[in-house]
Amino acid sequence: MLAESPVSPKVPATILPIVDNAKSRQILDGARKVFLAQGFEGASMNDIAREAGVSKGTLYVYFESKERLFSVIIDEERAAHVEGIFNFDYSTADVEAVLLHIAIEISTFITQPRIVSAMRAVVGIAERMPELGEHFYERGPCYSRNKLAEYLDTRVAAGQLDVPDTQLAAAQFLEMSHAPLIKPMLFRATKQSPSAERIREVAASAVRVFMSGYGVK
Amino acid sequence: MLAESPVSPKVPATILPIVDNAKSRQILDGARKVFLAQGFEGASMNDIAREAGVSKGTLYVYFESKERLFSVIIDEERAAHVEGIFNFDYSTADVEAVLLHIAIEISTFITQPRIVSAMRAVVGIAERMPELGEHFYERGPCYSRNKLAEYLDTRVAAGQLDVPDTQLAAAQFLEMSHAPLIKPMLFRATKQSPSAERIREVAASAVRVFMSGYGVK
Amino acid sequence: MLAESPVSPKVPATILPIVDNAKSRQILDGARKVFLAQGFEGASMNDIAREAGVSKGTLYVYFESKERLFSVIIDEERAAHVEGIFNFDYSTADVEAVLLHIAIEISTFITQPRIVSAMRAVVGIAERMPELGEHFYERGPCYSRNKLAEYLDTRVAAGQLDVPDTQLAAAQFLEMSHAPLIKPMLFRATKQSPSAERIREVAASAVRVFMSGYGVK
Amino acid sequence: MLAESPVSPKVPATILPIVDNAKSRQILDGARKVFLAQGFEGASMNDIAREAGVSKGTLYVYFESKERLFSVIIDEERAAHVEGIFNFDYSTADVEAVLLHIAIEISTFITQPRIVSAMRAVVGIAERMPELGEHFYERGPCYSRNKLAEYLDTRVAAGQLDVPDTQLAAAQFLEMSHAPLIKPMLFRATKQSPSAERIREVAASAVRVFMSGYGVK
DNA sequence: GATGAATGAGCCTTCATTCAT
DNA sequence: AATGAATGAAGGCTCATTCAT
Repeated sequence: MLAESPVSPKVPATILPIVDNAKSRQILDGARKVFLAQGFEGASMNDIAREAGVSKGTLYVYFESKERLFSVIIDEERAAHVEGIFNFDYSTADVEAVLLHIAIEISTFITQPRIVSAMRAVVGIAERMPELGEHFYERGPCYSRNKLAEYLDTRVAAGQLDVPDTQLAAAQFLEMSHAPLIKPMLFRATKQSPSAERIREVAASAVRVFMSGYGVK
Repeated sequence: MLAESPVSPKVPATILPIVDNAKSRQILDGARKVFLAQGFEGASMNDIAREAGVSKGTLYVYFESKERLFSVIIDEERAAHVEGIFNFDYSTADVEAVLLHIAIEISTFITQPRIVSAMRAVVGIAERMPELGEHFYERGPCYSRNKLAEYLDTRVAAGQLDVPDTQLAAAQFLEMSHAPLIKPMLFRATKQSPSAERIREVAASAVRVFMSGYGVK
Repeated sequence: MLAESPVSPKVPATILPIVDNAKSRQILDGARKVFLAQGFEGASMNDIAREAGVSKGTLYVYFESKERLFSVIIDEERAAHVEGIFNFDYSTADVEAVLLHIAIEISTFITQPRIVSAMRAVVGIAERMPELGEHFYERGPCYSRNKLAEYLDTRVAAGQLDVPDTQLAAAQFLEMSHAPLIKPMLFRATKQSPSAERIREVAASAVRVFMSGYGVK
Repeated sequence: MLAESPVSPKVPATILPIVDNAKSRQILDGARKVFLAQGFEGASMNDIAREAGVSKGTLYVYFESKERLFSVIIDEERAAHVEGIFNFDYSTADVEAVLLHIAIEISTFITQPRIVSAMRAVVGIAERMPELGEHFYERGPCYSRNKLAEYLDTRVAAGQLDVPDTQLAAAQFLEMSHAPLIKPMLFRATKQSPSAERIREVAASAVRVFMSGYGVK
């Protein structure tokens, strides 16, 4: 979370927390379990208190409301979501290898049950807590796309790719990579994360199509 | 909805309703407003009754429970979602034109606020009503993908395309076409549907990339 | 029911009905089933209408309220309860035989599931509908006791019995005969009516004890 | 209640409560008033909360449901019902004196308005909560009968009585003693408990008849 | 700081009753 | 006479939040 601060310094006060001592962690861990399993409305502060092993009153010592607690949880999930992925080596010359790596990483991450649950929870509450949804989107999916677009820019500059709109191209690549995998999970048509093999297949196909469309012949 | 009958005629009794008289419509219209605006859990039967202009008791004369009412609303939205799209002319020789048409149609449909709200509501409740989510997915997004895959199969047979996995290719095409547009709406990062021009741009790009990847040279 | 009128002519208007045509019977038959199975509060007018095969509105054409309908049902059960029993031959000289007959008759009647259900329903509602309970008691159990007491009076007059308080003696006899059998049923400790054999045993024992206490040596 | 422990130590967890602090007592006292006055179905948790002087929510902090609260109330009444009675001196040689004492004690207890109300409430709900009825019966009336039967066994063994079936004889004696008194109260034909004098009369008569039937000449 | 008892508004649902047809 | 659509009050219960300790 701290790592991102430079990228976007004006975080709305209602989104990021300060407290982070032991008790606070204890609460967050309990709350995460409950929120991700039940969604925002399905979760009760009672359940959370029980799961965290603290009293209901203590919840309110550390977090001013249920919504605030939820926001913090979600933001942590989003951060984890983003952190793990874009730490690849920009300097690698082999574009296809980089893209394949990214596609596999992102799909593997994003299809974890807890990430899917988080997305479901955010989407489900977005109508009533639009700021939360917006924050999650902009610093989650949107951030990933921006990072990829930046990378594509470097490859265009290097003459390795021919991409008129790198933002759009990045989105196309990411969606081809993971959307076919995560969509049935979002709708609960399956509980199972896809196999590593399946992830690799879909990723490889995405790379192939992407390179046909944007590779320099 | 009729268009689907051949594909999967045995709709589970718990999903599709029979009643469809005037009062029932009045309730459905009120309920749609409330459910799509607030989600399943956020909506209260009180609000729905008020919005529909009937008493709370009357709600239960027509729909046995809140869940049932929600299911009906969602299924109607899903049906609308699907109906409008796949009525194009299979026989057209110009694959690119067909794909462009499909991409525009589907994106235009799917980015309507009410469709986005329905998707949000379904995703949000999918953890607790998995059958609803599964039904929506299979007869909504999944159905569209199947129809497109069928079309691709005909083009492969006609030697116009070279597609190793038409299901995957169909998913890739559809996601490239609409995911970049609907995603920010799903997370409430924007309330605005994209402009027709933007839809056309994204669609055209999707067609271009798709044809590069799968067109026969 | 008519047969009793001479005994207690001032029946409160709220207890006895007038109507008795076909539709009314149809309703009463449905209502009996539901009331005896569910008790007053457990029964719903909806269930009754369904069971009777008429509309809910029709119920109110024939019976002004749920309470009224219940009263009528209960009174019919009470009447049945009483009618069947005291039609023995007063002139029989054999007191023991008469008592045995009475004990068996009354126990057989009173331990029928529907009669037990009726008693449960009446007792259960007596706090809130005291008139109903009182009426049931006075024309049911109390009436039986009076009839038996009258008989005992004749036997005392005939010098066959020596009973200082025939009302009390009648109550003692009746209770010895049926209370041990009906009590577990009332509390739902058993659903089974006692066997004919068991009824006979208990009756015989009651007669024996009674005659020891009140027989002329 | 303690007195019973040796007889049946494994009380089902669903029947006996643990909590017994001040607030819990306050709630129980309020609930008792309402339940005994209105019966299970007639009572509303709203009324109970008002009567107990706590909020509705507090009710559910201490008792998980209306049924549970009712069970506890009823079990307390039953315990009171049983406790007071069978603490007589088994060793007394004078059988008649012991029986008279028992008859008076039990009738005095059982004709208290609150005990009658409890019985009415239990009988009234027995159809829908059979376990409650069964528990009440077996540890209330049934328990008393067993205790008396045990005593009769000792007197038979001592040659003071000649009783072929002590269980039946015990039931006969108890019913003769109290049934004529409690029956009109159960049906609400009277609200008044019988006078001490009347209780004594009925008890004396029961003893007389019982001894005629079972005493050793 | 931490508790957990207490709250009261709100939830979904049921139901006896009414009334226009 | 008979209907069945419609009602609105009331039911049991949950829950986020507060506050005295």
